[in-house]
Amino acid sequence: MKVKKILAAWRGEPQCEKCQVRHLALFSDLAESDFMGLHLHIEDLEFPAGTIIYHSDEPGRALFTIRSGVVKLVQCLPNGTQRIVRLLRQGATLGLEAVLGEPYRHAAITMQDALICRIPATAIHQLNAQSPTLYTQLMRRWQQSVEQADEWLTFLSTGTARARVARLFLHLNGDSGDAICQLFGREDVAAILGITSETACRIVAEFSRDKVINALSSNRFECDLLRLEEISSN
Amino acid sequence: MKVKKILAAWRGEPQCEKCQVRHLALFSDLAESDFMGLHLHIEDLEFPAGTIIYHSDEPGRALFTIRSGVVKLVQCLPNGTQRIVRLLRQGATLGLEAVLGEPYRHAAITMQDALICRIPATAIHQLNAQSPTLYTQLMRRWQQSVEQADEWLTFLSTGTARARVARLFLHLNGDSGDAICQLFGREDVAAILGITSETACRIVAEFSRDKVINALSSNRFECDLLRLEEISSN
DNA sequence: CGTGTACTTGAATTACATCAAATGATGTGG
DNA sequence: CCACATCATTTGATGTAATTCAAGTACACG
Repeated sequence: MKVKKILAAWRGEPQCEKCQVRHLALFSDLAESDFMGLHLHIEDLEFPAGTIIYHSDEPGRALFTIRSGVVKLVQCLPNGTQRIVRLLRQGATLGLEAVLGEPYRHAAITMQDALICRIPATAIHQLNAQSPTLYTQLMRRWQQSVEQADEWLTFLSTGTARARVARLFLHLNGDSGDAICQLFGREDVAAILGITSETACRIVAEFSRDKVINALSSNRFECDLLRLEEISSN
Repeated sequence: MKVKKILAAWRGEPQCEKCQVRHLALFSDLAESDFMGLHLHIEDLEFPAGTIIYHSDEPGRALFTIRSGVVKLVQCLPNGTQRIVRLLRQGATLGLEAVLGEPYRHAAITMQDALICRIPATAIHQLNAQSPTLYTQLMRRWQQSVEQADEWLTFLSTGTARARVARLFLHLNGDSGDAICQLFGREDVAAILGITSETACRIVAEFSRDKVINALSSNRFECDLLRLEEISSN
């Protein structure tokens, strides 16, 4: 088995002022002047799919903002299997624990190639002295985490396997105009929904047969959102 | 069906300086002087069991600290049933959304008679101006919420029903010296674990038969923690 | 003392996990 | 470029666990 290169490529000092996702990100409130003169050591990194950004229990020295790609937060269960407890996308923040000086609580792994900014906890502390609204921004991030965690429980981990898979499609579709979903490997689907990969597989196949979803290419589906809605509430 | 009196009794202005649970609570960091001269309108309230402290989607005007008793946070599911997403005990804070000006995200209901302090969001904003460490305290609360939410998913909502019930006993026992657990109604147990009340009932009965637990009085059990540990990891 | 509510137990059914085997996709070395 | 190894996906057969529906019991309360 060949060991994959799992290191991130360094893309240079980021230009936060010009960041495409700045309006989504932590620093949306900060004035240009807040950045000036500070040696923040923020890094702009490129991660291949499957890279471990950090491990569970590792001391948290930095938090991360996603510029592109999808990241999963994984926790190990008492019996050895693992469960995906959250998915993070463009504009989301991970590793907030670091700001409080705590170790990371999950493993964070990229599911696709991703562009991610690494912000040392010390930078947050410095910036906070300049900008009193940063803490409010951070609290909003925490709130979003709680909200997503609760949704994960009630929406994706409750009810029959059929309903869960249907809700996963709806969740992935989000509020995009089209009805296209990019699914992942069955193993990951299973770890998200708390079912086995075989069950996940069977249900996806069943949806395909019943034309609730329509495979466009590998793991890309066009979805009948109305019927998914209906299935999701059984 | 008779409508119960669900209003809280007002117990007067609280004396935060002398509060038994102050070391657990939000204001543990604040100096005596921070309280002086502020008209904070904090209320000390007494809630009977089963009182709704706030509803889901209600505008959040205050947060609450639990001095005694247990509170459940409940969310309604698409199909109409409801799920308990968290249990809060002495020293815990609920309704943090209020600090951010957001509506409450759950219904909060007392499971026992409870003493609870109501702290208006405005008071937090005032105090924050005095004490810059308060926001850190608030962030820690958010972090605890996320942590508990993740534990709820991986620990109490994963695996067989037997394992979940076992883990619930362990969770309720916490790190108390004794091996005594105070359980709740089967309906609530079911809403916590994502199973039916019949299944919950059967498993509790089975544990009793197998002497893994021993009923002391109504819903009070002495537990064989070692065997519960073992069952919990199947 | 009757009535409503929660709890308990049983039997039938359904949903899911498990085990096993076949197929498909991907990458490697000859 | 092909043969082969490896890994993910798919499908089937079977057993088990949990839900559902139903009936009965215990208990609190007016």
